[in-house]
Amino acid sequence: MSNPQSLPLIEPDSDAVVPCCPPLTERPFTVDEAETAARMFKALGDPVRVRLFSAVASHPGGEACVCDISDVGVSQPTVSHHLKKLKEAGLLTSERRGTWVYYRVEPSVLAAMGRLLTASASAGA
Amino acid sequence: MSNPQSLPLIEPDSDAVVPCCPPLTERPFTVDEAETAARMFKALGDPVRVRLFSAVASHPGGEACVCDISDVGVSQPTVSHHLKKLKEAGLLTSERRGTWVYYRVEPSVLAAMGRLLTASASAGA
DNA sequence: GCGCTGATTCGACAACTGTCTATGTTGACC
DNA sequence: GGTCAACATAGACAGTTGTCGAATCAGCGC
Repeated sequence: MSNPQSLPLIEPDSDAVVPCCPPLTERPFTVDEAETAARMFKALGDPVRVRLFSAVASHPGGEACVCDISDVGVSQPTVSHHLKKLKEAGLLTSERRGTWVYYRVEPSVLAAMGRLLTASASAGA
Repeated sequence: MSNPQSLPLIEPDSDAVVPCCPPLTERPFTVDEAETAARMFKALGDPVRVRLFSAVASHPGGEACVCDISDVGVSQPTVSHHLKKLKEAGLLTSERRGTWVYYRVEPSVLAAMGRLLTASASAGA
């Protein structure tokens, strides 16, 4: 494979979403697709994680320091644990700036999840 | 069904979605909202359930008999168990017709989930 | 360097989840 | 009524998950 000009083009526009899966209604998911999709949904399958994610997503500037959002009724290590899960699922990214760690929403993954569902909804017979 | 006059009016237009929660980016979710949202996401947080749901959603006519979709690599009781979970989460409804039980996608819940995410995605800073 | 604050990692444990086999229920057909 | 097929429920069990306290790591200011 040595065709230097025919690299698979990655869409440069911000609309590009991770090529995860077709809409849920398009066809029965394969095992791999189902595992990918389930991993993303699972990340938002816990109330504490939903609150943390929502707190980050709704924070001015689209990012939030852990200290800004850790008032969700569980201990601080537990907050850290959930943030890690959200990061592993690709929904959040983190960056250390001095003493604090800032978390930020990963829009493309969120968009991919949304398309999975909205396309389904609009296609609902 | 014989009181056609005093039924609480359900919005007849197909756009009506269950009033679950605002978009994830709008504001930090309350505890109740987070639990509602998490319950829905959790339902799609298992690969087998994603495959079952996708199989129903993509089936011609928007519904499928259990026998049509139960080839997902787990035993028949396990399929039944997962379909029950999806039903409890409000994502599917079921109806017995003779020997067979047909499952059907609940579009409003799916649309609610989609709006939760797509509004977020488009609002991504 | 030292202590302080913010955040993650570790180890433990109860609770939940997914899976199975065995059994029950429901309807169709003879 | 008896039998068969489709689906659901019950009980058991291993693996995973959410939670905590304790310990550790990473910067900052003195």
